[in-house]
Amino acid sequence: MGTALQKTIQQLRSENREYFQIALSVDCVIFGFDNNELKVLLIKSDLEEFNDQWSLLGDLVRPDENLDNASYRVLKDRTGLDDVYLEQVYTFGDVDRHPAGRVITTAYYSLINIKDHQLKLQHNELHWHPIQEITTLAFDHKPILDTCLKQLQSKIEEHPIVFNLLPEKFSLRELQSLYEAILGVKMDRRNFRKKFFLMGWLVDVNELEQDVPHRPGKLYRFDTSRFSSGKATKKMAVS
Amino acid sequence: MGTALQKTIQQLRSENREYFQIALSVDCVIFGFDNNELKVLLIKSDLEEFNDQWSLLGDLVRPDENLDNASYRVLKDRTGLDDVYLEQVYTFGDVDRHPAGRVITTAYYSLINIKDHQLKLQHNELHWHPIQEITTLAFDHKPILDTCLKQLQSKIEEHPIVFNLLPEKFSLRELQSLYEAILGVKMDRRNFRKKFFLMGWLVDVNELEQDVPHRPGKLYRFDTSRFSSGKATKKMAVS
DNA sequence: GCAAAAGTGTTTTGCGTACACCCATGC
DNA sequence: GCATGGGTGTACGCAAAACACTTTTGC
Repeated sequence: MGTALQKTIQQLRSENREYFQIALSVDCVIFGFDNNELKVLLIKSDLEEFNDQWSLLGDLVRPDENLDNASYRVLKDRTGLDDVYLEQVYTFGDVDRHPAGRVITTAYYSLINIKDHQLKLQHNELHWHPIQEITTLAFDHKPILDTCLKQLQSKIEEHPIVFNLLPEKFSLRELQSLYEAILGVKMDRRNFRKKFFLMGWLVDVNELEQDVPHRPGKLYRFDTSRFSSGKATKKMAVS
Repeated sequence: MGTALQKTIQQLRSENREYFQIALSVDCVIFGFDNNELKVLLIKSDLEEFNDQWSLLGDLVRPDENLDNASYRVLKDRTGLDDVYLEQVYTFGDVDRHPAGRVITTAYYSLINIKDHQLKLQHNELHWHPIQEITTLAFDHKPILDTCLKQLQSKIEEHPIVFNLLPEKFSLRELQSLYEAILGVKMDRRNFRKKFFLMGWLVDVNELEQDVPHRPGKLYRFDTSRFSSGKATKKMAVS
């Protein structure tokens, strides 16, 4: 805020309520990876305007919580998970973006290992949707999703965050499929493996895949010890 | 917003005003380039809590304008300029970020050619500050500035937006000084020239610098015809 | 033994980087 | 003529990209 804000707010509070008819929400694009597809967790909209359309998970921001906390709360309430990877992307504030009134929303995306919380979805109208199959969503949630996906795509090029979408132990094939699913491209297997080993992000856990109808691959885990608080020590190009 | 928003908003409106005590603002980091330095346009804060501190230019968002419009309005009102380059960066929503109440702010940065509007600043308490010299600002404006600068740095690596900071015609020396000022690094002159010519962003206008105490350099302008709506047709690495 | 995916190296190419000398102009 | 920055080309190193065959396992 620039000049005379204190005065401005006090004036507004007493003189009219105009400025306080704006509500603020957060919307979470919750990404998961399953069956070699990138998926998003959606909920059935119960607004008449959007009957039978799917929408992102969101809620109004409470006066006593900051934006990040609001997103964490939405995730915790809906998936039961805390300790998830969460990143703010963009704030959407078009005047007519919400039919019920002026609601400005800040979009976050989140990366979740689907298998970690499959059990907790049963009593909700929640479903995982492959991003390829999502053509329309309630509100302006489709452009919000697109924006978050783009951000994710550019983020994984340099930062080791995709591991949040995978189980603790994974094969290089799974990791590559994940990159291919997010970026929408095919990659060369040998170059992919080479690059990841060079980066030193992976630790060989000396185990093999189980129950695969072909030669089992080795399993790896993400080397968390090389990264402080989930951030890469150096920028490294991935794809 | 996820489920039952209409109901939620109506409930909130009638039951209590709690959720409508959040105000929303925009704050603009207005960058300019002058004297081989990157500068930011700041205004003297008139809040007692921040006496004699500088702050970004911002204002509350009105109920009938979207976020981008609010930023444009702030810029127009303060600098007289419209048709400026503007980009949303991040939304800051900490509960205690503003002493006068709960105010969530969306940060934008803007790129301006300082010479275009020097005349319009006289009646305001506005000044251009070299970013190097800014150590503290009112509110949380210093981290906001830092965030915007980082975003700008990463943006110019791939997108031809710095031309908004330069006059229509400029020398390669000026362009390179600008990149160096934004990124905070020294660059090799020959490599810099080579890369820019390869990119094809520049058009030789067949003029030379005037009034320089040495051999005058050629002047160029940005080749707008190769870009639609200010965006690069391809991503190209700059530095 | 056959299907299916794992695992492995080399070559080529383009790009970034480092680096030094002559040129044009103003004073 | 001298100081100042303008203008130019080459060589090296690295990293990305292209590319094919052998190995292991389940059935």
